[in-house]
Amino acid sequence: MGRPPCCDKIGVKKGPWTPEEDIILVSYIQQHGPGNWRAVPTITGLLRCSKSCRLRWTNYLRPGIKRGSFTEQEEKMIIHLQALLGNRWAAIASYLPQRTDNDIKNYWNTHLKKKLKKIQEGQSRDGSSLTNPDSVSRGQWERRLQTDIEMAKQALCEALSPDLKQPGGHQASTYISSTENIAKLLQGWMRDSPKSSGGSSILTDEQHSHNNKNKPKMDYGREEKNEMESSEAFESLFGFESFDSSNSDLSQSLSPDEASITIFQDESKPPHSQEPLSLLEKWLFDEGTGSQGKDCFSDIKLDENVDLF
DNA sequence: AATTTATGCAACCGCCCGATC
DNA sequence: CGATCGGGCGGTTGCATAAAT
Repeated sequence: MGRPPCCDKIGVKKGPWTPEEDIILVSYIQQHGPGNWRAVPTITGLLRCSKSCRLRWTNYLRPGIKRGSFTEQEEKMIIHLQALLGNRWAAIASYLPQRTDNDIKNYWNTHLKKKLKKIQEGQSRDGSSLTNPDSVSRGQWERRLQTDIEMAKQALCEALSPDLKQPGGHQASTYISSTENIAKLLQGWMRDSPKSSGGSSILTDEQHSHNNKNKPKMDYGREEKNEMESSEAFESLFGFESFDSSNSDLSQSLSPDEASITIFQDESKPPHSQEPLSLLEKWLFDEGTGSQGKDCFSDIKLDENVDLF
């Protein structure tokens, strides 16, 4: 026979996660590692469905998640990958390991769709003929492919070299561990609460604004009675000194799944692009590849990768 | 200042596929 | 070999906040 049911859905809590639940979940994962989600509610006593636990971990608590606004480069990469892969957000997210598929999906739906619409409206107003995908010459296709590979290479390069600084030079500071995620959320929440007026110097602007935005949504605001216990419990569990070591350990010991960058796997076969890309392509080509400089995969040749498709 | 509308995003839902029994 | 489950994925919803009126 099969396995017992995942969760009976009776007495399963829904809605925003509280800091306490986050702490319990992170604490469990620190001990047992991610996986075996079915056992999580039972072992931790969380009144959550296993799916909910997994989702919370992968979308919010997982180490290495970059939060806050997307950089222009990320934006272009998403647009390009979306044109290439369609709405396969998990595949797209694999090129941006520090972003979750949910994040990318949300960003696409809320920002990029509109942006593209505008661009395409402008395109049709200009009277420029829309590119028929079928008529894209082989040369153009190969050029696009080469760009895709360059972008993927860079994403992989950045993912594998956390110390590598982006042109902006401040990216590394935005990579934080799961424990840091929660600790800072908690601290930000506490400091941003109506009672407190002091600045939260420990937070970056991104994180700060994020905390401001999510404070009530996270439902943390309704857990005031526990705020001190939570943060104290949390700090005792994951003191900041331990973050650095545990963080690097964690990120380095990530399973291939977690740290994976699936470059041109089977699932990433380029579907026939349905989207006219002439202006868009120009935009992407101009800035996406022009200023990237030499990357650590510069020895990878297009010809070698074509076989992968 | 009060109300309405738009926006952003965390979380849920339902489906699919591979694994397990 | 079929039934069932776990995990992953994409689409959608619900709600808090921001912006507009």
